[in-house]
Amino acid sequence: MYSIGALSRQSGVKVPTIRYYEDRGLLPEAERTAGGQRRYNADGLSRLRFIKHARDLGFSIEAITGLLQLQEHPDTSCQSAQTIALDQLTEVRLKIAQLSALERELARITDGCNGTGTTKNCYVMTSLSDHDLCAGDH
Amino acid sequence: MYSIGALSRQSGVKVPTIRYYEDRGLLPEAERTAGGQRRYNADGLSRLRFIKHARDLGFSIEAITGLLQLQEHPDTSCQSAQTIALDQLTEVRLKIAQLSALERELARITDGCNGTGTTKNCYVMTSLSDHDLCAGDH
DNA sequence: GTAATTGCTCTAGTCGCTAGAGGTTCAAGG
DNA sequence: CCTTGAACCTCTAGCGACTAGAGCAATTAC
Repeated sequence: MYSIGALSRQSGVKVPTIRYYEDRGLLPEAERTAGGQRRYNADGLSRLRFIKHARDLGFSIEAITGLLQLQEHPDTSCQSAQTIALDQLTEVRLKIAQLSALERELARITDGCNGTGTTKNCYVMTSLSDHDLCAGDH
Repeated sequence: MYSIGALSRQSGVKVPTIRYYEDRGLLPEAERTAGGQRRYNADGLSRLRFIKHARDLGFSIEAITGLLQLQEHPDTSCQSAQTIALDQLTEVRLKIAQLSALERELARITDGCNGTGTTKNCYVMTSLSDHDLCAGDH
């Protein structure tokens, strides 16, 4: 049996975050000692590791809730799980595309300024003032 | 003179967001009609457009506050402006790198699942359970 | 003159935590 | 057995950048 602190060390998830996950329903309500402290077993640890890994991959709490529900029905089709993961992949790719557009624009803007002029004529400042100076759309 | 709604239409910034920006000090306190409604002039519009453009490029409210302060001193060196923009560029590039790592991992995980099996043996699910199955770090 | 639209302030909610206050329980050492 | 100190408990509030809604006032168009 692990205390919440031990679970935290084993999983790399901070103590308040574990309580938060319980509160949000990702973790079942933990067993308690007579004094009211949470105690966990190996199942709790592996579930928490699953959650952490999914969070690290950018899944939302809601998506993880869905995945965990699937996990509790091991004999159903895994198509739903794949769908959730593919949705997440799509979102990540979209974000990368958006950020790449920003990167190009920021690089262009900062390149246009050598840092030696005054704010009034600064290419960074005028670019921000006038969207028409932008190359792509963002 | 624009009403807040007209300013919103001209700038593409929602009405409550404009009020929020005023509250946060990005926009000066607007002039008011006798009845207490906000009125804006062309200056207000261009300032708001500056803010929107910067937000679209991912600058934080704090960074924008800095840029706006620079804008009010047009004869000072533009190096500070360039620094703020370069910091933002660095952050964007970092985020892209992180997301790219996630993308690779998600693609690998979803590729390993053809959607025909059951949750129990699903590569998506086992990958999430066991971090050791991961290729890179994330 | 009246009705529809737009405006006002204020509070609370979003997401995924994080920080702190103020109090209780546990485990180890004497 | 008793004390000490670390770890635990609950609860509330805060982060960033908005967004939503209630309940009411002003403006505008006909």
